[in-house]
Amino acid sequence: MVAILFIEDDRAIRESLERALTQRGHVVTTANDGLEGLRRAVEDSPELVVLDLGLPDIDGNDLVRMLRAVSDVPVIVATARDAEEDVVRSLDAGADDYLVKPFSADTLDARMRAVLRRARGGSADAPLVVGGLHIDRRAHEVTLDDVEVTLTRKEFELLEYLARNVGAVVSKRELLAEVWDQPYGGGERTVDVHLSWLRGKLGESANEPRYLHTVRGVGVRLIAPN
Amino acid sequence: MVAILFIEDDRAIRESLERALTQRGHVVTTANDGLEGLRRAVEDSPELVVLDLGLPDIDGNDLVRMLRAVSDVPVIVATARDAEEDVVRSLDAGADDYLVKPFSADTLDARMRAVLRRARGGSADAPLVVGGLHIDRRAHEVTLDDVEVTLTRKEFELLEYLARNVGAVVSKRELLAEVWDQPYGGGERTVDVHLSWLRGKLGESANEPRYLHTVRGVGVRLIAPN
DNA sequence: GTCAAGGGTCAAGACTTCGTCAAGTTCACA
DNA sequence: TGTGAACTTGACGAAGTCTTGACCCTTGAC
Repeated sequence: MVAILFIEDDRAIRESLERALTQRGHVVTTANDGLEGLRRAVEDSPELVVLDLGLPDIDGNDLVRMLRAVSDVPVIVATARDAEEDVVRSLDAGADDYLVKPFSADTLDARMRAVLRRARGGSADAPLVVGGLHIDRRAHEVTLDDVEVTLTRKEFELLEYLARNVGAVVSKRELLAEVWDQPYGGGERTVDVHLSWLRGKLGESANEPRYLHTVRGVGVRLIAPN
Repeated sequence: MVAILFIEDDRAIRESLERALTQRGHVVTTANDGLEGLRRAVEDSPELVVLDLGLPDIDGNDLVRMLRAVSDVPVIVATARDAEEDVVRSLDAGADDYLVKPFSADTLDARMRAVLRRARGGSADAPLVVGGLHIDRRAHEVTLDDVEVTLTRKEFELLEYLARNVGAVVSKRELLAEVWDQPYGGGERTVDVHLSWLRGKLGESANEPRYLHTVRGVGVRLIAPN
């Protein structure tokens, strides 16, 4: 379910991949030369551009540079096997990944996912830092004073949510709604238990809190110890 | 207590959420199409806009852009599950967060808090200042002349209510209704006791008041000492 | 001066909330 | 499909918080 712009001059390839991608639920627009591609990239603001390096009107690498100049949309370049050395230059120009022709729709789909995962992570997944606590959302990794802390999924999500709202008291209700996707109360003990585990792994207790402070009757908050 | 503009064309959803949000103490205005929404956003200057992406008259993303053009009010977009791909674009267009329908009032409430918290420290949680008294609603923390004062939940809520109505005499009736959610009198001693505790923690007594002044037969008021 | 009403404080105990445990269930992966 | 890790749930004790009624003091009316 991704809006893709596919710039490719070979009509057979274009149509077959357009069909395959559409079938997978993506929204595909196509362009058969570089200028049209550039125009559509601006007008349609796609989430991803797939670009053939061997276009008739514009050098592929130049096009990558132009795309980069007008937006930060991720770009995957496709190249014929006998032009593989071009790939390095287009990656330098700012492409995010490349594919060697011929490639299957499956391969493209997988690469797309990977690229989008990385791209979306851009600013939204910037690491969170609270005191000696580093939360790397991309790698799903937490370190406390440079020592890795192994967290389970829920523990991580809980900590992440608290870190995103660092300093603020967050109610259990809110945590249930946001971390547990459980909008209708109940199960508040679950939050307590996870908090307890989290405290254990962060080397603190409820009586001697450093990062995780309970505000009785209100919620919890994460703060950097003084 | 947040002033919300809710733009939604489905009457059932609009009315049920309006009710739920009002019940939570928010002030809600509604609009059933994009144009009216835009007008109200300008006229009423709400603190938050919740916007359905599938409006009949204007494309949701365009509306987000227009809202962004006329004010910096935070915007949460709501979308049907089968239109989730629109979300990325509306976030690009400047929306602050999104919700997938159907969502509960709890979820919306939580997201609102989070968004407001992020947007300029959160207008809903803006600190209250009365003389040397600082009430940080976000952190649920009170300082008096830069010294932290530890308050229980009710004490905090009581002080917060008085601070929101600084200078005004507030009756016990009103306090019972607003702070204790007990609209039909009774238990007025409870208010007295809490006021007494509050005075103790603020380092004053009923005879030598500084912030909390009793007005016999009427109520109490919070004022900054001269 | 006396009295009634309102307000302040105290102490007891009812009631909440939280942290932890242990048992049960679900989930993911081999 | 079996197994272990992860998660949920209810129980329980401990601690904290709130409510209540009693008692006393202050205030203002008569």
